[in-house]
Amino acid sequence: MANPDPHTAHQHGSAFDRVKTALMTGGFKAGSRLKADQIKTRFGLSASAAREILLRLTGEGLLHQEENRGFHVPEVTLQSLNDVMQLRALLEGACAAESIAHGDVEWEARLAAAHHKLAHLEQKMREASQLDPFIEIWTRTDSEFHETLASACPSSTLRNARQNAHERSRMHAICILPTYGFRDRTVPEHATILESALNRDVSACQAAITAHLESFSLSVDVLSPPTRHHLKGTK
Amino acid sequence: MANPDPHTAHQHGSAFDRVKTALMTGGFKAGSRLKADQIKTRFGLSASAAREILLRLTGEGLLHQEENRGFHVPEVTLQSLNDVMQLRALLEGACAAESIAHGDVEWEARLAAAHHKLAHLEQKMREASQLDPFIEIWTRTDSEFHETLASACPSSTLRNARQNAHERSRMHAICILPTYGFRDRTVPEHATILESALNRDVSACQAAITAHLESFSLSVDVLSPPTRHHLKGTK
DNA sequence: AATCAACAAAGTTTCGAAATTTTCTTTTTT
DNA sequence: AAAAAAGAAAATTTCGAAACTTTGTTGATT
Repeated sequence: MANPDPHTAHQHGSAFDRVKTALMTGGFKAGSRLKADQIKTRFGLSASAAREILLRLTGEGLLHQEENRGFHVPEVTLQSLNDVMQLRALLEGACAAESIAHGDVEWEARLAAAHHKLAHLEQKMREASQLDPFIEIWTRTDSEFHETLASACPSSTLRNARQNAHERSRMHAICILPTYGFRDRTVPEHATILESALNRDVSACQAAITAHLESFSLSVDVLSPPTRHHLKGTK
Repeated sequence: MANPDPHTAHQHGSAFDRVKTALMTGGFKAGSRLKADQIKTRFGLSASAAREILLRLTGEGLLHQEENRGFHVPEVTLQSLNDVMQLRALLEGACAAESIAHGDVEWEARLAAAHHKLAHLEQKMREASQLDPFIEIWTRTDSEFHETLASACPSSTLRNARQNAHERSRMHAICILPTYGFRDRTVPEHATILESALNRDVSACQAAITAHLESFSLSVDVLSPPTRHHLKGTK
């Protein structure tokens, strides 16, 4: 079977994961139409396999569909960024509260470990001149930290909702944020989240999470007010 | 084109809506396997059309899928009921807070109207001996009330998440709750929600919502402790 | 008699093409 | 020349069948 796109096609994981990863790492322009043929040839899939993947991603809220007009990458605006961040803050906060209530020392240790890795990486990023080479690994490490924070929440329903909101927020960040969401202030923000979680201080932890996520929206506001060249994708 | 199941096939709406409605009104046993052939013949669809619908419903969290083992109606347990209700309370509460912050008099009027219809219906239900004939209309009216409550929330992201959680909670209620979720205490609970919303009292409103949704779980606990005959669907 | 392997049946997924709808281009009319 | 209509091209959706996987049954072996 042919792999027409050597850059993406020979990676591990299912075809679904490969397309999702491409989407989450900015492989498609925001607002752009996602032609089935495009997917077909780029990932070496048949028409129906491609369609099935697009349907799945639509179900997760990572794509939109218009009847008889195919699939779109959602338009990203300051408004939609705020909305997604607000939802994510709500769910991250609820998961954190549950984790704090139910997590044992094992959880604390895993959280401390995840933060240590993240802090180490972010320290290097502060000192580096070019951020781009770090973005992919940082995205993963940041996700792991937040996932670990939520991991002691007993409700898988809540954890899954959080995970989904996180993915959607990441897609937005990739599209609209200058350095994909990393800034110097990210370092102390993560530290505050860790500290309050280990102190079992629910409201402090939720406040820290909200502050962390709201600061994303602000960084758009300041650096590039009305429209960005990223935004007008299609034509 | 043939419509093999006259009971469901000639209804309005897309095939997707028809299947979804069947799912939400208890047309399939919880935990049961959802064979594609079954859907195919019952709704007069081709194999791929049926599959597409099942994929969509899976994306909304209304079905589960196991690789090469098809689609299942999610297992309903006291645990999962609690989880879904907790998520729903969180999202209903957040939407209500936003509505209270942003809703105008028009919103208040629509909310009062929706509650009036609901209260009228619920009063009749309290006096009736048989609840079953009311369930379908009550389900719709209850949904409309909660949707109206959320309707002044400016974030469609948040509103959609709420709507989805509501649908999932309804599917659980249909499966596990004796009278599908209606009890005498439902009447004052809805009244309290309305009152606190109109008073623009966010924390009272959220408390009322939480109390309303938590009372569902309790009604399972009391009436049928460990296992119910509904639960073991497949064999 | 119980265990295991081979076989058969049922069910799920994948495929490539036909049918439908939308979109773009060209032609005709005012 | 602009607007409307007709036609062509492109893209999306739908379809029925082939390929593959799981599940259930029968028969052979210890």
